[in-house]
Amino acid sequence: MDTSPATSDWLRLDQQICFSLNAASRAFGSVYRVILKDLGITYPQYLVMLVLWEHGDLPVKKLGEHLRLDSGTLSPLLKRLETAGLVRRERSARDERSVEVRLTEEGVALRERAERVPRRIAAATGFDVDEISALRARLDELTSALDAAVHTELPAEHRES
Amino acid sequence: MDTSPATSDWLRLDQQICFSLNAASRAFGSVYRVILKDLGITYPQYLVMLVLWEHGDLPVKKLGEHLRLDSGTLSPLLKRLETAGLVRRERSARDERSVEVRLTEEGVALRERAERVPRRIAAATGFDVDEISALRARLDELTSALDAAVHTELPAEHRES
DNA sequence: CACAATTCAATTGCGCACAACTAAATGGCT
DNA sequence: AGCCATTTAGTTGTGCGCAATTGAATTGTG
Repeated sequence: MDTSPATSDWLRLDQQICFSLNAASRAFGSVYRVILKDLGITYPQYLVMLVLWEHGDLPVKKLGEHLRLDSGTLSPLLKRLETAGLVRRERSARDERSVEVRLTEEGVALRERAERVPRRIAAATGFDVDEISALRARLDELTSALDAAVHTELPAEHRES
Repeated sequence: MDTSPATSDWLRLDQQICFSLNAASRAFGSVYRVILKDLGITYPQYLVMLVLWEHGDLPVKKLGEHLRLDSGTLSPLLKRLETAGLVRRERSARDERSVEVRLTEEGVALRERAERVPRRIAAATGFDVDEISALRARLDELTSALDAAVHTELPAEHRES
């Protein structure tokens, strides 16, 4: 058709970036799975703990904003963290819609054991701090561009079956 | 304790790279979700189709090697593609353990409609070809390093509860 | 040939991600 | 005050990813 030379090359290129991204993300998952086994939590649960350690107790909503996750993901995850004794959930007194997620003493205590995790991860990547920063910056650009694309270019064809 | 200066900075840095990776991967997912809606398949299903379009009919095993996925993921996914009429699964005659995944005519035909996808994705990223290649190369390095780490450094503590 | 080890796909079970929906509480508006 | 839109969590349903197990077929070895 009116497309550029080798159309099948495009089908390959495209796979490259997103597939590579995906593969890297899953490879990280494997490493975290092993390292976090000691702590008895999964990687997404670890992310929640990181946010709570950094910002203190937060309502589910705020937690979701930090992590780009909604209640459909967070509700069951937080329930598991509560079962594990790391977190408590209490309906806010001043706004009954909101649920405050609070660290228990065990949750706070876990931080100490978690502090060795980042270095082990960094070691596993074999990248130095600057390389990691550069890559991270690039990925964040990408994410921004993609987010923008979802909300601008694409809704053009919102109307269909 | 005996750790370096700002321990909590490490807890942040670490989140950066993997979280950024994760976020980018999910952002891609959103874009693909919208673009692939026309084709009636998900992104992982699209990846399977890409491999089949490029390499022709393949046993599940080979498919898994290309995609780094095992039968636990592929079996149900392929069943859905079969239900959608894009693929057939037939036990190999020469090795009854193996299942050949074959494109149906519809599966082959879908390729034409898929050929516009990569350009739309590329446009959504806002990156040019060189930038994408560079990033991809970096991510593949990272994946290799992480894979190696899982199989060398970590099995040291294979023995536990 | 017989038997053990390996290979391959499928299944089960768990957790995450996300869309769509529900239910309750809140805030704004008349 | 009364009503309605919005906000906030939770629930349901679907699909992916992975560990662990199962069962059948194949290969290797004595």
